[in-house]
Amino acid sequence: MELVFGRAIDINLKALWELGQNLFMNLKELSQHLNLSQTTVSRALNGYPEVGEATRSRVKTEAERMGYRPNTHARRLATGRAHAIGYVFPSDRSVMIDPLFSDFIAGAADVYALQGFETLLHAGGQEDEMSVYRRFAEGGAVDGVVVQAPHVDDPRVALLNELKLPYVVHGRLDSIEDGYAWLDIDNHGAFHKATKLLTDLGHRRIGLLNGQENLTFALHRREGYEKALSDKGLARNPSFMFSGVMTEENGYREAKRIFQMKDRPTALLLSSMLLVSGAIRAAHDMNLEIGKDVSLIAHDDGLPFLNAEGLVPSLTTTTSSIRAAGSRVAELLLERIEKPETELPRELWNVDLIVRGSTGPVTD
Amino acid sequence: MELVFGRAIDINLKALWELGQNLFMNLKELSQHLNLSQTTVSRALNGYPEVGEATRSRVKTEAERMGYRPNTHARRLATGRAHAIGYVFPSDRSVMIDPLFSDFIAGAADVYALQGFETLLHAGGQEDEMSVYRRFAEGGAVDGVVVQAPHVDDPRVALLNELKLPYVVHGRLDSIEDGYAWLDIDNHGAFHKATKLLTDLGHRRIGLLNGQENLTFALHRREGYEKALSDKGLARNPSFMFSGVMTEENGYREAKRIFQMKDRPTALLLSSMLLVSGAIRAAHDMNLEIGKDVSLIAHDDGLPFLNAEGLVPSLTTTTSSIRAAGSRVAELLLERIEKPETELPRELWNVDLIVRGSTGPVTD
DNA sequence: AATTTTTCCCAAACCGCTTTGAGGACTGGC
DNA sequence: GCCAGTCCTCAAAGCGGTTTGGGAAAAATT
Repeated sequence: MELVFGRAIDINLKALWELGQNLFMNLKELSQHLNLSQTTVSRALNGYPEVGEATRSRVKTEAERMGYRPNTHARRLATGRAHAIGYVFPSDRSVMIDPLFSDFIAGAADVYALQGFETLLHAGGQEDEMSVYRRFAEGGAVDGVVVQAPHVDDPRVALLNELKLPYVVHGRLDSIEDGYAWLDIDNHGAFHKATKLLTDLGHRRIGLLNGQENLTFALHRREGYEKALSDKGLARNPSFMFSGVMTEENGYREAKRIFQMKDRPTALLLSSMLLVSGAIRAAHDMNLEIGKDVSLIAHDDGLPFLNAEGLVPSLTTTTSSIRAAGSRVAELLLERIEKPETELPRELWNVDLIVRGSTGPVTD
Repeated sequence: MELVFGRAIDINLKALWELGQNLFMNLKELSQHLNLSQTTVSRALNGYPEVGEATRSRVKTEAERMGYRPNTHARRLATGRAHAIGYVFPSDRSVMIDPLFSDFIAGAADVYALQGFETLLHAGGQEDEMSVYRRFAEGGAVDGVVVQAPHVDDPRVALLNELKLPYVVHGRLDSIEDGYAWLDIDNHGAFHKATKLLTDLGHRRIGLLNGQENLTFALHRREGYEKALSDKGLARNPSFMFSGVMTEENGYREAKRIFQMKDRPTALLLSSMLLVSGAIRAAHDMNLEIGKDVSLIAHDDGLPFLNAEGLVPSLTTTTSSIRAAGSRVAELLLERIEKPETELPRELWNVDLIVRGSTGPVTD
C-alpha cells in the first residue's frame, strides 16, 4: 500500500519536473542532459569553432527538441549587449499622435527583427525625456537609439554624444550637418522644386500649409518655398501660410480660410497627405476644381492607407517613403553600433517631384 | 624623466577611470564610495525597511549625484521580472500598416511608462510569429503580451495559455468568451444600433464597407448589421457589401462601385474613418449630397488626425476611443501580471451612437 | 616511438544586481 | 550589570548565461 502510494507521488513529481523542464530548461540542465559542460553547449549553440561538428549538431538538435531558449537577460548581462534599439517619443503629444511615426518605426522594426534586435518603445510617463535616454544608456537597456523629429538646436544630440550612446537622427538640426549621424530627405529642395513648378505655370499667389516650424523638416520646407518665391521676385505673404499640427481638420480650416480671401492663392503647397484630405474638402465646399481653379502639391510620405495617385484628380506630389527612411536609419544605426569608429553617416535623400493631375496653369 | 613620464600616465589613467566612473558607475563602486555594503545600498534604493532613514537619504542623494543607474539586465536577471510588455505584430502586412495600431499602442505605452515598464515591439523578420511568443516567454524577455486583432479561432491564445505567459486579448475569439482575458467593444451592438437607426429612417437598401472579416471585430460588425436587417425583414444583398483592408483607396473604389448600381443603397455603413475619406470622395464624384442623397454612418476609433465631427456635414458615428482601449488593456495586463490568480478579466465596452449630420430620412 | 600540433572539452571566473541568513551595536527593562 | 529586543549592516549565494585559460586525447609530424 505504502509502496504504491510512494510510487504515485514519484510519478507526479516526475511529471511536474518534466513540465517545468519543458517550460524553463536552462543551460545547466541542458548540458547535464547532454553530458557536456555549459561551456561546450554554449559554444556549440553560438557557433564558436572550438567545438566539433558532431557535438555541435547533437547539441543543436537536442536543444531544439527540448525547446531550450537562452534567458535574454542573462545573455545580455554576460555579453554587455542589449540587442535592442530604443525609440523615445517626445512628451509633446502632437508628435506622438502622428501616424507618420508608426510607419517610420514599422520600416525599422523589420530591419531590427532580421538582425535579432528588439525594438524598445518609450512614450509618455512621468519620467523626463532626457532622463529616459540616460537610463537607456547607463542601464544598458539598449545598444542605440533613433532620434525622431529633431527641432532647431535639439538638446538630445548633445546628450547622446555625452552618453556615448550610438544614435542616428532622422532629420537634421537646423543647418548643422557635422558632429552627428543623420539621414534626412531634401526638404528644402523638394519644396523649392514644387514651388518652382507652380511659378513656372504662372502662379504668383501660392500658399503653404506646413507642419510645426520649430521642427527642422518644416522649417526647411518653408525655406525652400520662400527661396523659390524670391527667385522669381515674389514676396511671401504670411496670410497665405500656416504652420501647425498636420491634421485633416487643420487642413480643412486653413485651406478654407485661404480660399475665402479676396485675392486668394491660385495654388497651395501642403506638407502632408493628411492636410490634403482637409484641403480637398474645403475646395469641394467652395466649388473650386482642383487642378483648374486651384493647383495642389503635397508632400507624400507614402502612407499606405492614404494614396496620392488614387485621388481624383491624382495628386502632384513630392514623394519620399518614410517607411524606407525608417529602414535605412535602422541599418545605419546597426552599422554604427557594430563599428563605432567609422565615419559618421550623413545621408541626404533626393525627393522626386511627380507631376500628376492636381497642378495646372494659372487661370486668373 | 621616467618619473615625470610615469606621472603623466598616472594622470591619464585617472582621468580615464573617472570618465568611465561617471558613465558606468555600478553598485559595487557606489557602495565602496559610500563605505557601505552592496546589500545596504541596494535596499536603501529600493525602499526596503531594513535600512535606517539617515543612511537611506545619504545613499539616495549620493546615487543621484553620481548618476548611478542600475543595470537593467542584471536587475531583471536577479528579480526574474522583465518589466516589459511585448507587442508582436502579425506578419500579415495589411494589419501592420494600420494606423489604428499605433494609436492603440500609444495609449498603452503611456500606462506602462508610468509603472516603470518598457514596451517591446516585434514586427516582421524571418522568425515565425509563434516562435517569437515562445522566445518572449521562455527567454523571460517580457512579463506579458497583448494580443491584437484576433481572428476566428486564433491560435495565439492557446499557445500563450500553454506558455503560461500573461496576456490580454484586445477583441474576442469569434463567440468564445471563456478561458482567456479580453477587452472588447460591442461591435455587434454598435453596428446593430447604427443599422437600426437607418432602417428607422426608412432606408431599405443599406451597404456595408467592412474590415477583413476573418478578424472577429469585422465579423461581429457584419453580424450586428445583418441582425438589424433581418429584424426588419430585409434581406442582405452581397453586392452592397465589401470586406477588406480599410484604406482610403478601398473606400473610394467600393463606395463608387456601390453608388453606381442601378438600385443603389441609400445609406452606407463604414468600419473606419479611413474608408470614410474615400467614400466622401466617391460621393462628391457622383454629386451625391451626404445626409440627403446618401446617409453615412461610420465607426470612429477616435484617431486624433481624422476627426468625424469636423467633417462637413459632420459624421454620424459609433464612437469608441481605441487609444482608451489601449490604455485599459495595459492596465488589465499589469493587474494580471501582479495577481495571476485573480479571475480572468472580461470587459465589454458599450459603443455610443452619436447622431450628427450625415444621416437623414430616405428620399427615394 | 617520441614529440608536436590540433581538436575537443572543461572548471571556474565573471557580468551587476537582489536576497538570504546572520551578526554587531545599540536600546530599554529588570 | 545583564539580557532580550530592535535597528542596521554585511558577506555570500544565487540569477543564467559567456568567456578565459588550461588540459587531455587524438592526429600529425619527425
